Amino acid sequence: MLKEERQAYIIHQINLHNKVLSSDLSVQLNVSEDTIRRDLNELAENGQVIKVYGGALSKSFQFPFQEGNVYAKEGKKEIALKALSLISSGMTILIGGGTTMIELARLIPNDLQCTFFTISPLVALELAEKDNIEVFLLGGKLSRNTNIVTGSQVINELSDLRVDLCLLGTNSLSIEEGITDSDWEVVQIKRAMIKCSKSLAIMSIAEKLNSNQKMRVAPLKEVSYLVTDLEATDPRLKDFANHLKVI
Amino acid sequence: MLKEERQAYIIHQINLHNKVLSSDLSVQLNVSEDTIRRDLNELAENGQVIKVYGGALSKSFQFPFQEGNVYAKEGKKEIALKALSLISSGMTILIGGGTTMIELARLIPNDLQCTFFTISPLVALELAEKDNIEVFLLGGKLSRNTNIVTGSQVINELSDLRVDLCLLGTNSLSIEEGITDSDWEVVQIKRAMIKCSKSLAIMSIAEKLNSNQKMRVAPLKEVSYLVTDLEATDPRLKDFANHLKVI
DNA sequence: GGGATTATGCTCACATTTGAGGAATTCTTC
DNA sequence: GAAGAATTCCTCAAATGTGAGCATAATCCC
Repeated sequence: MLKEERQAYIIHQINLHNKVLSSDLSVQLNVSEDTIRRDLNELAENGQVIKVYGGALSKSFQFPFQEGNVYAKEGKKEIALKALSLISSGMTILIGGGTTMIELARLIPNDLQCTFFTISPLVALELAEKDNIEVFLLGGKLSRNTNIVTGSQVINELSDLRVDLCLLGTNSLSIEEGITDSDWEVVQIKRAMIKCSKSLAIMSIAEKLNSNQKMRVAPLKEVSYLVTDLEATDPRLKDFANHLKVI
Repeated sequence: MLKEERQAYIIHQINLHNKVLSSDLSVQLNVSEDTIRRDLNELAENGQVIKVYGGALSKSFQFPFQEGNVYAKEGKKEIALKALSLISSGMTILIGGGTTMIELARLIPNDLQCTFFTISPLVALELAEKDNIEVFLLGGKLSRNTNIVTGSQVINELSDLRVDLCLLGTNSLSIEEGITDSDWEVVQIKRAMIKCSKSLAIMSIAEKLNSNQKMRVAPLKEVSYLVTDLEATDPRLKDFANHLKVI
């Protein structure tokens, strides 16, 4: 049997079942596992499959997320980068939704070893790309506009949780009112998230500071860290720096 | 024997078998392998065959190359379209993961009014685009490779659920063994999903029929509908049609 | 016929593929 | 987190395939 035939067979099997085991293929094709491994390595080099321990996976299972035109993307990436400094191996982290969080998820180094809980399927999928991250997605009703899970079930699950750090984006943050939001569902979720975390980091572009919305989520004193796209020493952040750690 | 005759014979053999071995041809045509190799080189230069180590392949033998290209996408879309006929307004539906399900989610008409439960964040996000669909995403550990939530928590949530229809893809389906799979986690989840549904539809491209994997998920009698890319009257489906409704 | 062209087979040095043994790595499980 | 199992990587050796050069034979053309 020609090498190419064998590889075509492998591709076919992967397309069919989304994955293959080297050991299975070795039996099916009647060649040594080494040979299969060499085939898999070749196919992986050509980008036709994804090699994993023990076999290979279909490439189409990886989901390429289209880079949309996200508002203030650079600023958000900068925030995400700074927020990384709050995370270290071994931590259990609760993370919200939103584009900033997706950026953060993307920037997480592959060797970081953490457990993440999230209410955002998008963030979850992004985190799942990392080898050493465990991702738990909370279940509930998926809210159409925000793409996060909401509802009493989520609140319920959160009440059983206890995490080291909660990372939240926000629509508005001010000295007087603290975190505010305009969506009742979201407010409920955020409150529950904050409640089960030892510390809270708010990630927000500077523009959103010193603005208020209809509903209060939490007062400023609940916030441990504020991560913005400004220098930590920026005068615009001085008032906040009196109450919490600005990064 | 003339060179042209020989080459014509080679082409013929390749069209017949999609491949040839230099050693075989050398015997069949009673010439040295060198001659065969020279022939193959010529034919390859003219683009009539693809030369590989040890022989040659048919030109039509090209790998399913370009990435992001979901295997058998058209077939899957067709399946998804047919499966739509099982869904009507007011139903509560439990839906699995996989590319076929994503296709189905995409094809759901915007005015359909249903409640969906799913274990796949990708399917959930796709469904969330529809105005009149309520989407509940079950919570649990996100499995890296399959992009579905797994674990005891999911099983637990499923045990509280009662839905009209369960839509599942499968890796293998056969008359004798029913639904089989190779991943223990996935088997557990599928079992739980089947258990809480009044009826079960299996969506699968015909290729996956009559194959078996290591672990049994459910016997064939649990399956109410089989949706494939073949005509419902196709003889290959006849055996299945005796046990369930083929669509 | 004789020279040129082409096809074929042979030898030989070299390249590719494969399997096997053993070390190194990764995963599992307690 | 340490032992043990499974998997992978590395290297070597054997088998097999390849291309180049050369000799020989067949064919063609004048």
